[in-house]
Amino acid sequence: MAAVTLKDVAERAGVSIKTVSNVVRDAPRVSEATRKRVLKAVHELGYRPNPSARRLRTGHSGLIGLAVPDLATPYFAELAQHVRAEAAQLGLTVLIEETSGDATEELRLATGVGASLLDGVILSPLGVSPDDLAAVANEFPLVLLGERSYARDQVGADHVLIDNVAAAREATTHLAGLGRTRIAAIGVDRQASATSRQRLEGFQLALHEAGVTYDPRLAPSIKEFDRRNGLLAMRALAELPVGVRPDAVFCFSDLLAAGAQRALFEAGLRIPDDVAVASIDGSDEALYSTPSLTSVVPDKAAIAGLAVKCLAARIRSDVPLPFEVHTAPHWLHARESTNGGHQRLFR
Amino acid sequence: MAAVTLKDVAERAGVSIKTVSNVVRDAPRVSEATRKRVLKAVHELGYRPNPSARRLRTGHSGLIGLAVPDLATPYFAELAQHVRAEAAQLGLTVLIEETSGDATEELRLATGVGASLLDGVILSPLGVSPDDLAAVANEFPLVLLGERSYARDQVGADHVLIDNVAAAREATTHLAGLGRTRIAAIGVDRQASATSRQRLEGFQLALHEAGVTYDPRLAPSIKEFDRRNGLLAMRALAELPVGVRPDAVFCFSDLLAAGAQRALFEAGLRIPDDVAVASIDGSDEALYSTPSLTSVVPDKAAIAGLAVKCLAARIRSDVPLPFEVHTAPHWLHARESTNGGHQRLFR
DNA sequence: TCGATTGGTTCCAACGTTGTAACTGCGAAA
DNA sequence: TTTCGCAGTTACAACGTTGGAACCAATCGA
Repeated sequence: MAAVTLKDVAERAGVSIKTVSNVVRDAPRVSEATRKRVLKAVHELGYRPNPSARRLRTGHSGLIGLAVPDLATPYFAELAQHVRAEAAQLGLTVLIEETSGDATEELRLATGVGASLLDGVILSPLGVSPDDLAAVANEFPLVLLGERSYARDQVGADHVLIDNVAAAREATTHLAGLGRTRIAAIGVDRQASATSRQRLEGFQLALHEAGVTYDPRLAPSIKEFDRRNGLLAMRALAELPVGVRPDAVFCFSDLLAAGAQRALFEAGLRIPDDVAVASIDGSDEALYSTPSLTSVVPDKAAIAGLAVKCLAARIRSDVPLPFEVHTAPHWLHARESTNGGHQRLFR
Repeated sequence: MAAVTLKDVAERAGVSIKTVSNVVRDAPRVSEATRKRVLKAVHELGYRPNPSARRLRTGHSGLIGLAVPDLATPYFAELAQHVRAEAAQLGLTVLIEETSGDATEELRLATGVGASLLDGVILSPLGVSPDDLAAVANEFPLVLLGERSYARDQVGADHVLIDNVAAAREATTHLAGLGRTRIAAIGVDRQASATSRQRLEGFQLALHEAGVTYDPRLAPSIKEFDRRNGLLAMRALAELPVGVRPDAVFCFSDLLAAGAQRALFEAGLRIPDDVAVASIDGSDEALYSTPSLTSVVPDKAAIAGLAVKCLAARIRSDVPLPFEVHTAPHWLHARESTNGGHQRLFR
């Protein structure tokens, strides 16, 4: 309401508005005496710069956007926390948006709200086409999370990702290493999103290496990466005739795995004795589930760090930078859903 | 980058800047012919109003903040989705912030970023004192989520909440109705947050009504409302000597219950046969856990709707409105963790 | 002693928008 | 014919901030 402005501070300190501005921006050429006097007034009045005015004048707001398909997905929620932490270190504030995987919404965020309010956007795309994004990335700082869906030499924007093929391969190899031969995959996307395609590729690769033949009946299509789809897919798999029914399942996300675990529970099948379960995401929820879930854990802190730093560099620079692709590490955490037995968390 | 401004549109349409402004704001006194011509230019150039400039001039940005302690808590993530949906209907954009329950951070959000960038804030307070918030609420649109911590006639800000005492009472009564007599509570907060105190009150009330004496050993203090604290608290309870060990537990949040379920699993105790479990939050995670979790489900859509509408009204009004307290409904969903047996989700 | 240099500060204009007031026609009332 | 009213439009100033240039002392070298 009664917002304190530079003018108020200037009057109190007995200097000009511009001098106060110089002080708060840490500009050089301010004498120590003046600086102290101004800072005192700033403190007394509780002055805070007006971001709107600042942005209007400089073109920078110190705000960046993070757009994810779904905030209630533990993976994205945890990622958002890391992004916020990284951004805070650079003095940036994060505006979190939810796209529902809607292409229009994803684009609107990058062009609409983005261009006029935010300095840049970190986007986890789901529905939007690479071409559209590339067009935007050329005129607005944009970092994409997750695997890109076009060829390696056609990078049209900055990317931060994990090696999805390798991650899926490791998880599947782990399942095969238990001696399982009827390994199912839950997460083949009807819209064939890039992430889904690459995880399927890693899955098939691992099967091939293990000498297990790929059975399409064990890789049903799903609509969304949520618990409900995981449950329904697993239920259908569990009802397959003996001999076809899987003895292991690799889920493309922890949420799908949570649904699958539930379906197995309802069907009276034991994990991992009857069906071993592995997935990708490494959310806290997976660690605490019963049994705890074997999962490939992407280094979320690294992803967030790379994305924020990359975006910040692009924002700061006024010359067009070449687009970069950063890969963050991941690790397989083997837990009860494949090992069996009871582990004791924390001691 | 090359942002389109009113000036560009005005030149293209052959009218003054102000006329374009009038058109895009739907101001009266614009002839139909002019309006059409201007809208055509707007569309052709892809003009989007600059929120910073608009906010600077009018004092309104169309942005509201939602500040929650922790985004990775399913309850808050789900609530955020509802808030976003409600706000979108009113043409408002939501900036989601995470406070970690830190009092300084909570206040900074309301005064700092808030006052100069946002039109108003919906805050789920955890650490900040009511007095500080009341002071802020008087000069900045603020709606608080969750129970207030001061007397009924001292309302210093708008509130949207559920009846925590009643909710806790219903859950506990449900446990007592199973014939359980050694009922534990997990969620007594070391900092004695308002929510925690009220849930404890409802818990004790229900025990009294059921003729069960309250045993402080069964209501340990915890530090945070997360899975880890739930696990550690339940583990300690499970290790109590026979005769003292609980046969039921009421957790103050789904996250605590998830940890408690894990601890019971590790201890080899069956749910609900050995220990029945109930909680508050009604997150999706609780529905899918094994066994599914009996929980009191607050009407999150109602909470979000009331909060957003209340905040919007306060933003629009230039006269100080009286502070209001809105109560959203809640329901007890009894599931496997108290009923036993297997239910089949979806059909 | 004078001009040049430097540190420190101030003045001016501009960012894109909108509220207020002023201006233009034009038809209706006097 | 003059005047009034009104719909439709425009000019101007201001929101709070900052980049650039101008300004003013004091100090320096010659």
